[in-house]
Amino acid sequence: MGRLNRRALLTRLQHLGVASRADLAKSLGMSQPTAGKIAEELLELGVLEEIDGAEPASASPRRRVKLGRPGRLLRLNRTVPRFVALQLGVSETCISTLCLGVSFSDNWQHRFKTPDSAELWTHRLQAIASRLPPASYWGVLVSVPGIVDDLAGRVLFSPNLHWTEKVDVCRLVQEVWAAPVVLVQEERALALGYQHLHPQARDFLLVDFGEGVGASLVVSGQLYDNLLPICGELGHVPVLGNERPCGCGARGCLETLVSTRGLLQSFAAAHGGLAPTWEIMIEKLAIRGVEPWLATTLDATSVVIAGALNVLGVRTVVVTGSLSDLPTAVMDHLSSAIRKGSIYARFGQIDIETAPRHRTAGLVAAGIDRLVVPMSNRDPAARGVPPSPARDRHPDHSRAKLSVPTNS
Amino acid sequence: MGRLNRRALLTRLQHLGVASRADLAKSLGMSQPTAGKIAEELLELGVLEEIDGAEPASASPRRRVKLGRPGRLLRLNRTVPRFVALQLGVSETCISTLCLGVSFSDNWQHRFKTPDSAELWTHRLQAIASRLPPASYWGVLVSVPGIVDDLAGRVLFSPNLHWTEKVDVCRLVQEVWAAPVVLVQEERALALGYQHLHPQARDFLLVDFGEGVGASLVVSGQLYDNLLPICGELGHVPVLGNERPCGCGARGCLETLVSTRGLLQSFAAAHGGLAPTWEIMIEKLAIRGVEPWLATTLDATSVVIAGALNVLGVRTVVVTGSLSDLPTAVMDHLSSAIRKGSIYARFGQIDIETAPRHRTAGLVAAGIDRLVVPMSNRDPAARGVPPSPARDRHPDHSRAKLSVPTNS
DNA sequence: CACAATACTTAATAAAGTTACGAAAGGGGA
DNA sequence: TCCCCTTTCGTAACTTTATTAAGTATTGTG
Repeated sequence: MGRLNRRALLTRLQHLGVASRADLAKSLGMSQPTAGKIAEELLELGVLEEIDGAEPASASPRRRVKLGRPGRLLRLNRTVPRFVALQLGVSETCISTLCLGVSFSDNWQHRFKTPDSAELWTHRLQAIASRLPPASYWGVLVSVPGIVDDLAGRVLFSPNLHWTEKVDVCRLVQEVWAAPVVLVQEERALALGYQHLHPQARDFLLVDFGEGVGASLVVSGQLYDNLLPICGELGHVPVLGNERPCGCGARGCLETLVSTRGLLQSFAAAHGGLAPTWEIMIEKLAIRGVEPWLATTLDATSVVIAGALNVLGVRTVVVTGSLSDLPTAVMDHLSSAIRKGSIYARFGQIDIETAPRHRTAGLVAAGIDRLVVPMSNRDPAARGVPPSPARDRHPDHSRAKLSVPTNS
Repeated sequence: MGRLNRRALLTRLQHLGVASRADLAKSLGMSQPTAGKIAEELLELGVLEEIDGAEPASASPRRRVKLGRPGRLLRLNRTVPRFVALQLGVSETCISTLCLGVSFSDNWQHRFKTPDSAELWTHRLQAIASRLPPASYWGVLVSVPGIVDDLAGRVLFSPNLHWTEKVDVCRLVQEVWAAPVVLVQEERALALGYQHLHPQARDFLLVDFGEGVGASLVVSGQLYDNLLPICGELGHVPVLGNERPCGCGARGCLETLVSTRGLLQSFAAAHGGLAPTWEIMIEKLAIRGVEPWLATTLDATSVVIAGALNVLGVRTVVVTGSLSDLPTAVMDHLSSAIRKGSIYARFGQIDIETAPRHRTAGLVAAGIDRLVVPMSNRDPAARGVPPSPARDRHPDHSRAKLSVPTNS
């Protein structure tokens, strides 16, 4: 069937959680036969599964007595783990096997401190792989910080984890698991994860604060993408007057102020002491409130975020990561500063909220997107997944097949 | 035929200028019959015209002697004016009638000083309309500054032309010309115009400096769009430390520094005199170079632009408007500052260029887009099942086959 | 004037979607 | 229990759109 409709159906089912063929058809506005055929195909492939368990009454409390033939409920397969998820964090690497129908909160099965070299890292992976159930996976999903060329599968630039730039991460992983590898920029995974849990959020900017600072954008329910493998790099916008050196090679990046390390450094500088731990800083801030150094930092952050909102035309900001650990006064200050700088706030409302990170959900969404129902078969290694006829995506204006249907 | 292919063909022809059916088919990667049928249809509607004049030899100098049957060349209709173009500027209103195949540079047939009220404005329009050839136009294309809800056809917010917010500009225009009205945000028109003249530019951020400051983004050859009627509002990003009041109601907007008025004001402040004219300031700057106040302003501007580049993942900046009037040292300073703040410059190249404004070309592009080959997917429930779109249950797609107001 | 090369058209075919209709699977009332 | 109602789901026939293949038209070249 058409890739587009197949994608749409799968995405919708991902959001609905559980639905019958008829539900899907209605909610997508496509005909029942079409939805039925797609569902059939995906069942065949093991992407979906049919559940006949009595529908929990609580799931549809307001629904009156159901007339007619009850639908056969479908959901994304939750019985067979299809993916290996890998979070390559600056300080920690986490691993888990995941089904397509992912559980909601992150729950890593294995984790270890990220070493400084590719060899050691692969070694640790190997050890863990041997302890995983021997299965043939559809793919390995890797969340990485920094700038990723996700088509080519290369880390181009990673200010906080430089060794990943020099090696072919995909190949390293494939030495451990012989399966297609999908690299996903950390913040993109987070945005997809947030979207998975909040299907009604169709336009938002997700900003993540942690060891680095990055953002990711969803417009009209679609992750903003670009041919250039760079996107949402809020952390490396310069702040006038700031001269701290950044891992990216420049001076004055926002990240040097609002990353966890940057905040600790500022705190220490303001109080003439050594850098405290994160917990101690939180404690002290809870007492002292938003001190001038912090206010300055937050204002700089807000300007960058407001700038992004003004340029992008988005009115919802989702903040994840370390900033939500801090006393509420901090987020309050930031929020009001963002509103002050955002032009939409002059005649509309800006929503700013904090949310936990949902990396695994995002990784699975990315994996489904790239491996299960790819728009274009840009992954030559794809095996055991739906056969999708060849078609180039952006063949540089030469032999683009813009026609939507057909081909086989 | 499919809207998508029809759009693609028209856009391509717009870029190529003149092409045969076979050229179009080849360049779009679609089959000749398809291209032929679409071309036929568009000829019928009067969108295209066939030219049989001898092809200028200079057009394809390197091309060796052409064998075979020569193609029948097509281009966008240039004989019948189909649109009225209207530039509602802060200080001046310009008017012209335009064909689909637009001439390249702006060439307004009528112009008058924009009055302070809707009544006076309509009155002037009426006077001009009576002097235009009586024809039935396909639409009136209006370039407006400020924030425009182009679907609803309302000006939501116009810091430098407040009276347009309170009136229904579309209705005003329709009282003069009984035709569909398309409102286009000024910078969007400029971006479309630039794209028309540089078809190879597929990703860029166009920043326009004038009485206001705004930007517009093209990604993958597509004007960035958003459900929120706001986009590219670079001018209203706050600059820390700046306290000048802005027409938008806030303080410290970038626009208060780099608009023509802002620059003049800063110049006057730096030299303790009255505000000079634009020409005098240029003259003096040519002698004195980039003075500290100007450097500060440019740095602030560069940070905002670099921020946009980092977030959007774009590596090309097109600057139009007043800033290119200033001595070259000014653009040089700005360019190098943008590069310094842009993360892509760490491992790639940032292109920054200045360009003249091409408003009419952009307006026509927008008009074609909205009136001649509409997507008709412009409904709030745009859920994206485009291929062979499942007709919505709510049959509000009455204008599905609208195409072009049939006359002739 | 045949022949090669290119442009365009027509006809048959394929893919993906649609509507239409009928069988399956319950619930509720006689 | 039987019958009717409602809804789900599958199959068949039709529609739209684009493709491939084959045929016709129009030029330059030997």
